[in-house]
Amino acid sequence: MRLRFAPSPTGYLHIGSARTALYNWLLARSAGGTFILRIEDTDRSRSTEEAILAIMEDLRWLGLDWDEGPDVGGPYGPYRQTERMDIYRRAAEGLLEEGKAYRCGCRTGEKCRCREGRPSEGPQAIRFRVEEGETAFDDAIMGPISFDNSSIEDFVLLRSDGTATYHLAVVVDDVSMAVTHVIRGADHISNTPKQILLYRALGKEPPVFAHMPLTVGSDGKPLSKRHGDVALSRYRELGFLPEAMINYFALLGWSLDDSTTIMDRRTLLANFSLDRVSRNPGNWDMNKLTWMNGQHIMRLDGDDLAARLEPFMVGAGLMSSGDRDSMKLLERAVPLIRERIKLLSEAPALLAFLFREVSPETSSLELIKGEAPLRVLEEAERRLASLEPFAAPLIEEALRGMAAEMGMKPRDAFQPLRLAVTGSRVSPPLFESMELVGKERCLKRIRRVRDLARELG
RNA sequence: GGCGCAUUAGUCUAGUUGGCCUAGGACGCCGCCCUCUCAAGGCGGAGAUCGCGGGUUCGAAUCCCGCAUGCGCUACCA
Repeated sequence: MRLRFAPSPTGYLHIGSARTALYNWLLARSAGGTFILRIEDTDRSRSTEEAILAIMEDLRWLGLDWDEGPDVGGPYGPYRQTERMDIYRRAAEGLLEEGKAYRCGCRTGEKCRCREGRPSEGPQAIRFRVEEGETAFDDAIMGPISFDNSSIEDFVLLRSDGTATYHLAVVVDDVSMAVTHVIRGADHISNTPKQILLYRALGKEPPVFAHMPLTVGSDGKPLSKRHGDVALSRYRELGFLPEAMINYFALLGWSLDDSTTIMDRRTLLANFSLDRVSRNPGNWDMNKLTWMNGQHIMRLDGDDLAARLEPFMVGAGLMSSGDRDSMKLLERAVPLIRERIKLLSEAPALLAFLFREVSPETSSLELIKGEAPLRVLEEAERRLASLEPFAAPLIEEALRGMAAEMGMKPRDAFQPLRLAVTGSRVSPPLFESMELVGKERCLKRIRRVRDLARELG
């Protein structure tokens, strides 16, 4: 079984394309087949080298590895269409000789007699001769589909400048690369009969075609920039995990059963099959993706999560790359936030108080106004000062005891302390946070806010 | 216009050969519980006459026909 992903490098990797890549990869890998990366850069004016690199990086990030491709080579190369132009030309000329194609120099849309062997003047393109009849195929996802050939025009194979069109290039490539299964977007359904005709003209059997439903925006329209982010790389920047992206992609148009939602790569590989792919277009739902990302974050083990968080902490200026002490602190803090973040990018804001000094957010100053908060701050400072070791369970014991003795509700007693230690009314759990901040810094922050509370009256 | 494909709650879907579906799960939404904040978690709730209209059948989300809507293709773009 040989499958390929064939992006055209005209820009970033689109999330829709990434999903197509995933389905191809899943089928190839789950069947022990071969996965090929082929670059469709026949549109020279729009294709760039940077885009090729970016697409490969995105695929690697998702964990979709390929056995053959432009960078790793392979027995069926080259894997870039611009390097295969002579192959296409030979194929077109072969068809010409067999009378299955003809030269035509007419402008598009113009009715012409070239088909009958009376080519017009000017630069000549090579057109495929579509014979009468019906072209049908059994789509692995959509089921049986058929077209009357009268609805298919004689399409161009080779442009008058000698370059191949998409139809010629894909078919020739898929034939010469021995591709057995083509999974692609449903927007290609109408292209399929042309390509099947080409396969037959070349004396080859068409591969298995599987057209997957398109991904659309929340309004049901094709996904575009105005729906939000469509570049896969943006999702990495936003703090999404590749595990979550893959899980979400997989479930957007496929299901394992009636209830399994969170799945890892292994489960996907063990269960993926074309016959459980849905036929309806799927709406891209950021909400669900984000929830799913949170689920995958919770399932990561601590050191792994810390490592993935590092670039975001560095980016926020909270630590420098590779700093051992900071990493240790981060690793200790991970259990406090793993259930509190849905995106990796949310961590810096939640953990900033561990890495730099803080002052209470101005919008929460009312928490320390009045007599009770002031007494809490004073009393907590006293009790914590003598605490040894400065560990969360002991801190909790001390502070709960304090609240009880003072006749205060835990909430009322702890919120002023939270504001003092973390600078915010929302934070990771207080006692554990205090332990990580450390005794000295904790006391310093409490004293400072105690003084502030006195000023506020 | 022609051709093709699709159509289960706001969203993703289960439903493979018609009866166990008084349509299951998940996101989101609402409420309660837990609780040091925020989350996470637990429990419960609202939300779908299975696009519409005809058939076939004792019985249809599941089969047939028509219609509507959406999307795709109809390029010397991919």
